[in-house]
Amino acid sequence: MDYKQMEQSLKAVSDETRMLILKYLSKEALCICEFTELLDMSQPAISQHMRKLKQAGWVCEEKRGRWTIWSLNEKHGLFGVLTTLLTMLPEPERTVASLVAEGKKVDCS
Amino acid sequence: MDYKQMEQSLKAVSDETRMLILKYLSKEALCICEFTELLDMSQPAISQHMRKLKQAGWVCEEKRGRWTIWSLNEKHGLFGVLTTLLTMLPEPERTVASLVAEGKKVDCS
DNA sequence: TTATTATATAAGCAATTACTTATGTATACA
DNA sequence: TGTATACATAAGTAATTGCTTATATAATAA
Repeated sequence: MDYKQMEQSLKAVSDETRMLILKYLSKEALCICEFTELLDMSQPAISQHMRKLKQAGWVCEEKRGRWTIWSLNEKHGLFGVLTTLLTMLPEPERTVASLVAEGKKVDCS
Repeated sequence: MDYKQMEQSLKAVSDETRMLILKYLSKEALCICEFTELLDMSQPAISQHMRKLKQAGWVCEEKRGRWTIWSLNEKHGLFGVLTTLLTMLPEPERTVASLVAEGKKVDCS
C-alpha cells in the first residue's frame, strides 16, 4: 500500500464521530437517519462523514426504498487493522437497542 | 482505550511525512538534522512533526550532546497496530545508508 | 571567548476540516 | 396528485493544520 492511500484511509478514521459510526457499523448496517439519532447530529453532518468514509473505501452504500443502507467494506486493505482498533473502543452509551425501544429503528432488512 | 485518545494517536500517524518519519524510526533512532536530509524539509517543519508525534506518545526523545535522538515508543498502546501499518509501506527511496555514504550520518550511538 | 551547530518555538499565512443553513431530488404515502 | 420523508450537496464560517521566516538557547569547536 502506498503512503498517500494509507494517509487517506487513516485520516478518515481519525475522527471521534467517524470512529463512533464505524463502531456502530461493526455490529450492523444502518442508515443516515438512525445515525442522526444515535449521535445527535444533523443529517448533513452525518452525510458528509459518510461521504468521507466512502471516499476512503471504508463503507458500502445500498439504496433501498427511501433509505440508503450503509455497511462496513470488509474488503478494505486495512479492514483487519480497523477491527483491531474498533474492538479496543468501548460500546457507545447510546445503543441501537435503545432506538428500537423508542420505535426509532428503521427496518433496513 | 477511549475515543479521544485513539483519535489523537491516529491523527498523528495520518500524515505522509510523519508516516515516513515513523517508517525510518522503525529501523533505527535518528535525530532532527538527519530527517531534514532524508525528507528534504526544513528543521522547524521536522521539529513540529516530532512534537506532534511526541504529544501522541509515539516517540521518545533523548538528549545526547548537541543532538536529540528520537526513537519509537514501543510501550504505546497501539504500537502493534503501528508496526502492522509500517510493514505494509514500501521502503522510502532516500535511505539512511545513502546518508552514511555521503558522510551526513551523525553518530547517535 | 567567539563562532558554529542542533534544536525548539513563536508568529504569520494558505489550505483543509467540520460544522451550519439552505436547497434540490427521489421515494413513499395520503 | 400533493405532501412528507430520507438523503445529497452547495455555500458560508470558525477552528485547525502544516508550512514559512525569524529568533532564542544550549552544546561543541576553533
